[in-house]
Amino acid sequence: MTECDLTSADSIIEFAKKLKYQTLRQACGEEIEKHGYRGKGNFGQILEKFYFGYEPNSESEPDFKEAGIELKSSPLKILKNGEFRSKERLVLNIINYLEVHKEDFETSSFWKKNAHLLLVFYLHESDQDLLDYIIKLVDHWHYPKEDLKIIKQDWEYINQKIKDGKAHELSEGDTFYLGACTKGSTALKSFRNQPFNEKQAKQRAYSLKQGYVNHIIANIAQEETAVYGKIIERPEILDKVLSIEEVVILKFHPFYGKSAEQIEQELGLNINQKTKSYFANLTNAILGLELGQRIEEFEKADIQVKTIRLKENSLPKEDISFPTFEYQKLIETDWEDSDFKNLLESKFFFVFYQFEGDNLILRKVRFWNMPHSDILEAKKVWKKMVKTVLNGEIVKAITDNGVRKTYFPKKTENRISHVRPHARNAADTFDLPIADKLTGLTKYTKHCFWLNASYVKNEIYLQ
DNA sequence: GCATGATCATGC
DNA sequence: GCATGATCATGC
Repeated sequence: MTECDLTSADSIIEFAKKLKYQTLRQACGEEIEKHGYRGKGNFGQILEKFYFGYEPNSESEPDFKEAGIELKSSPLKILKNGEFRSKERLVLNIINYLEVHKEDFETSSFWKKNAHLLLVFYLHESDQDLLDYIIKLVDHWHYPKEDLKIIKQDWEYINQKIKDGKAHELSEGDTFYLGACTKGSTALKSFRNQPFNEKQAKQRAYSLKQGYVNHIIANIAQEETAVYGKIIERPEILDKVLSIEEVVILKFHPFYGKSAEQIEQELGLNINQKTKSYFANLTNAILGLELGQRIEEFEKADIQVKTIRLKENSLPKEDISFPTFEYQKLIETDWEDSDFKNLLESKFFFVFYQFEGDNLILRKVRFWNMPHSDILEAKKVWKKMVKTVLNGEIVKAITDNGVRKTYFPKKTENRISHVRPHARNAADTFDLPIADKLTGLTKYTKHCFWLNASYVKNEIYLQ
């Protein structure tokens, strides 16, 4: 018996908040036993069935139909400083390619279902039964109006791509807060027909980006420690023809062709050129932020900001590095769930400076995400890397001066990406799941995937 | 001059 | 102690 009026939003929210600091076992243990629970189902299903006492609804209506509330549960991780972060993106309803192209945002299946969310965040512990996860945060969520404008633009971008017969080329990096993420990852059956192209498209769902969920969490937990600044102070600007991309690019335009030093002067800044965050500070200042503020819109959209210094021939001075990978994790994770794919599917913001002698001149900025066909090409690098580790064939040879030649994917083998060391020194290692056949090594220098400088020049800077 | 492997510097 | 951006060394 629920002590909750399932037709009243207030009643539902109030009842849900009683879950705080409890586990599912504590909150609905008896109910679960009565129904002969066998460990099947996910956190959300158990919550619906055994706490709220209803069977999951049809796909097109919100879970609590009369109250217009959609229930979502999602895992948290905890940082060293004790703050909560979302463990992943928040997956919403599946995109029905055959229907959505007929919809408008305001009457869309997405908006009907997800306008008002009830969120239950629990602390995920990999060694625990999900019945024992502790629920940390519970609250409902209405999108602030400035967020909603961006979400609507995102929704429309996704819809346009479907109308253009490009559902199979959708990518999370296409959009800002609302993404189109893959769902039903591994199975071949997760392919769907699309209305304007014979090619089948991977099944995808609307999702809130991990960064956006982090902001929801910070809001609910009311423990915002960082100082944020907004690029778009008056959301009305997005009612004009302007997208957030256009707003940002317009802010940079006046500084094209100027040196970093000139820009500093014109903005009346006094920042230390030696500091590591020099270019980040410059970028923030151009966007109108105070020193030390973090860019709210970029964080919500999981945008990777990369400042590139081009040589006089327009080739980036360096390849672009990504975080190091653990060999063990690499081989036990599918491509669909891999960190590398996740990275390549995110949105990037490139700021290009070019050397003129010792001066760095701002050339241009660009929002970018990797085209679908290139992601498939970069996947080959990942695949080869996995195979190399699985085979235990790491070191090809050792030169006279002790330098190791490896079997890792090289820059010359792939247009887009390669693998190179990224470590403190040779002793800075991760474990190898399979010992190297030649040397017997069971640990190896930390490596990461890199974007080739030539790719950045040809496919991002010159485009 | 570039590809590849190795390492450094800084900031949290 | 570690992540990240940056740079160095060697050999072809």
